[in-house]
Amino acid sequence: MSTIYTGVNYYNFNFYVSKFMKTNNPAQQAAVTTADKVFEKIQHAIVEGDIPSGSKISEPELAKRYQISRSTLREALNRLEKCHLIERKANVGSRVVNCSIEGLLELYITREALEGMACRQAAKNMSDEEIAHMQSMLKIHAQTQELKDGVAYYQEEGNLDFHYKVILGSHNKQLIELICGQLYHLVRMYRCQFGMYSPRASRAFDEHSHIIQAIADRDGELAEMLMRRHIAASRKNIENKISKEIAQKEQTKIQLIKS
Amino acid sequence: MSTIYTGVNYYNFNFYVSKFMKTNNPAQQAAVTTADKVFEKIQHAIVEGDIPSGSKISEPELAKRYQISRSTLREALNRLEKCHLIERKANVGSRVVNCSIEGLLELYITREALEGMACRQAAKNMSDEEIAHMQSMLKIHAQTQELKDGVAYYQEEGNLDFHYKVILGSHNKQLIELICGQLYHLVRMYRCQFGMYSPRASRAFDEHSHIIQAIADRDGELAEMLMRRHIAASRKNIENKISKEIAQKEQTKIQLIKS
DNA sequence: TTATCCTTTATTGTCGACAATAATACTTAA
DNA sequence: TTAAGTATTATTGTCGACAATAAAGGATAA
Repeated sequence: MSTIYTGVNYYNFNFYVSKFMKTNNPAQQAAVTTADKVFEKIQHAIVEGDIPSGSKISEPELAKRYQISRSTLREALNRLEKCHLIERKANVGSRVVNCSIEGLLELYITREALEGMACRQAAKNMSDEEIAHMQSMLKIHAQTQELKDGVAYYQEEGNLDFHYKVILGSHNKQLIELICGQLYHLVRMYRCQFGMYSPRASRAFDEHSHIIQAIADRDGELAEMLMRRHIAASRKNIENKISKEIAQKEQTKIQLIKS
Repeated sequence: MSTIYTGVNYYNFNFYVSKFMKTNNPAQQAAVTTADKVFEKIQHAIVEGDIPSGSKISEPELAKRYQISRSTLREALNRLEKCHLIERKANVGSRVVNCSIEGLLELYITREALEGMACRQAAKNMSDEEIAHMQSMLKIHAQTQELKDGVAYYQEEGNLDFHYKVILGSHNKQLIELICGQLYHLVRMYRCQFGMYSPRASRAFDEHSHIIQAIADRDGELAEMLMRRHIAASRKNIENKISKEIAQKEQTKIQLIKS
């Protein structure tokens, strides 16, 4: 599978997102200890697929590669497990999570539930200043989009920025921790590995506008509904793309058999 | 704050729930390693308040108490952090989470979102056999309720049983892991520490029936709505109780001033 | 007396070694 | 030749000791 926007530099994009996460993700505090730093490095490697999904993790090998002891590595592995990037079995070992289509769709379902509710709470709990700030942010994104039309990662920046602001706006620590601290690492992993960069740029922008409007109107019910549709639309978009790809492969097979 | 049903033996209840969790919680696999066993013990202690909420955790002290090394204890602490029972700061240490009213309400909001969605997915994905099994389960609960009317923990057993079955019925690993593996430990902790045992026994039973009916009808939209109302009702019930308690305290203060 | 700086002390983070478990390869018997 | 059982090997779990960091207490100067 390849990216939609062919002009995008893959590594620049991930570098940007990584920088963005560090400075903007409130659920991930600064890495002070070496275990933290190694955690971030491995996280990066897993998200980008440098350590392939589904592969077994060898503690001695990784410890050697990052020049740390196994204890410290295990500390890092615990954090990775916390954000669902690896899975551990007692006396057997760790594996990087398997990126499957089912897993991706399950992730979207979960996001729909959590971010929908976060959006409802944001409509209830965001301060007027926060809302004003979001509105001005969206205006900047609109201009940026006009200037750099079609360049995906500016749009992606806007997309991440928007979703984070809404989640934080819920003022609900539980939701913030679950979504920003845990789910979004997986979201990024799927984006990188399946190469799907929000292929609905302009429509997504409109949807963002409407959601902010609902929040500004303090209409929590509408805000939740719009956010859920926004995420569900992405999910359905992927479902379509997948089924098309499958159909295309079938077609190729048939042609091969014929010829 | 005290329990609603005064006849209930507090410790028996928790013993039962603990046994139930071990055998029925699919997100928590059998404890084979000593770190796992200690994790379960400390988890138990935190949930029941033996280690008070908000208190600082001393690694050397706990390691000595459970007769294990600090490394093993730290492994256990990592699991506790994973299910949000303790919070860690680099170079400072761990604290048991603080049970606050805000935290409880935030937890209910999160449950409403996640279990609502799980219920919708259950209506879509549960097999006919699973649904039939749930219906028969509810019948048993109805009889038990008639026999042991007013005895809370049988009802609570039914309550837990019901919610677990629905969540598992979603067939969504992400949702199951988040709710059963993480949130429900916190839920139990709040139940123990605030002493609130679903004080809406008979009404809750009716609500369960309606939810199962919606699932059996494969009406995901209705099923989600009913589950959300079911949880929201519990939340509002608590909000009312809290505000009443506050009002009562104010009243007492006024009387004290007068006299 | 108070505030700041330094020293001391306790706690957390990291390390390498050993023990226990699981996977692998090999041997033996049917 | 295959299957079962056993021995070997590699990996994970656990331990105690040391290093680094932060909190606590005391000393000095304003």
